[in-house]
Amino acid sequence: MELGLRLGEAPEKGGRGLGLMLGMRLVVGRGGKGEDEERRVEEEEEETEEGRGLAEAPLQLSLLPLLPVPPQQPSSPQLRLPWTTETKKLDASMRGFDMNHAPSAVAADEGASSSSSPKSIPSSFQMDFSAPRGGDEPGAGGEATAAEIGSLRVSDDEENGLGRKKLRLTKEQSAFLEESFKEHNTLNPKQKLALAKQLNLRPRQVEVWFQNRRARTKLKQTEVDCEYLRRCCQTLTEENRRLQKEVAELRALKTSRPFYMHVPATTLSMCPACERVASTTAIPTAAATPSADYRPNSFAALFSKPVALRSGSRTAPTAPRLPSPAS
DNA sequence: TGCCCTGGCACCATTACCTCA
DNA sequence: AGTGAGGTAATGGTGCCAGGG
Repeated sequence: MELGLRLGEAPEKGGRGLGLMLGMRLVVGRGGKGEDEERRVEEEEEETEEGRGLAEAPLQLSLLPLLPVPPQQPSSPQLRLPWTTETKKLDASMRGFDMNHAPSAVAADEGASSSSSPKSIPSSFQMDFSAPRGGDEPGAGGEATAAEIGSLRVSDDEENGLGRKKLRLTKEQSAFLEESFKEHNTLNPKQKLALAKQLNLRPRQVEVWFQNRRARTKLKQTEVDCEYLRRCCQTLTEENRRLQKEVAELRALKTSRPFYMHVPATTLSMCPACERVASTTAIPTAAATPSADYRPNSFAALFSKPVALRSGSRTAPTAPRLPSPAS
């Protein structure tokens, strides 16, 4: 039985940062109900890899199907991802749901963001929240009117640096950003600007949204990975327990049957070089193993070794790195 | 060609605001 | 009405990289 668990870096768009990659390899050299299922899982995973030479390919978890996927169509048909060829001018009504700032602010911010560090951008967006907001969700009835947008200004608190106000993106904005994120989880400056313009947000806000979105994705992925590892550990613990029990039974059998040569052909043997247990070895008969030092004690030596859960990083060759999709 | 500086960007940890039960 | 938890926008720090002097 051989197990490889590998936690490593996954290639990531742009080649920056760390992605979490989980690799698992479970090979049990004997028949068994539970392990058959495990092996089936492994084989199914390999089939999906479409012939990339995957004897050692790790099973990579993909979070995407597990993440809540918003409806495919943006809530506003006028919205198009800025980098698609069919980008259309934002409908005037689309601008209505914005609650952040006047379009002029966007233009001003574009200039600022292209010429200076994001850190130099004044903190947060600037609008007047001094009046109590009527609706919780601007997109759900609380949309900022043109008058409200026009009233946007730097609040006194903001100017004095006393606390920060926080906007909630409208459903439309969030949905559109989500769509964009599905296309690209990072943005180049052009995309960022286009998106900001289209959503009537500041480029910095778009940037922050993507940043937070990536963080959420990573967090979810980590949770999924942890859960998967936990289950793997659980399964393997049970399997190990079962095998230990079987070993004990075989030991008992051995003591009761001294003629070891009568052991069936499925006898386990160990490769002296790599110390791996294999079940495919020929029947250990005197003819097959004429060596004088072949002794029944070899089995005892074998069985004295606990069934090891090998670390994949030590024994299993590293799976080929996938080419970066960004390249 | 190597070094330094700067701008831009991404990631991370954290804060602070907002909503909801 | 008050409150705690959870979600998330926003901030500040840091490191990496590319381009220019």
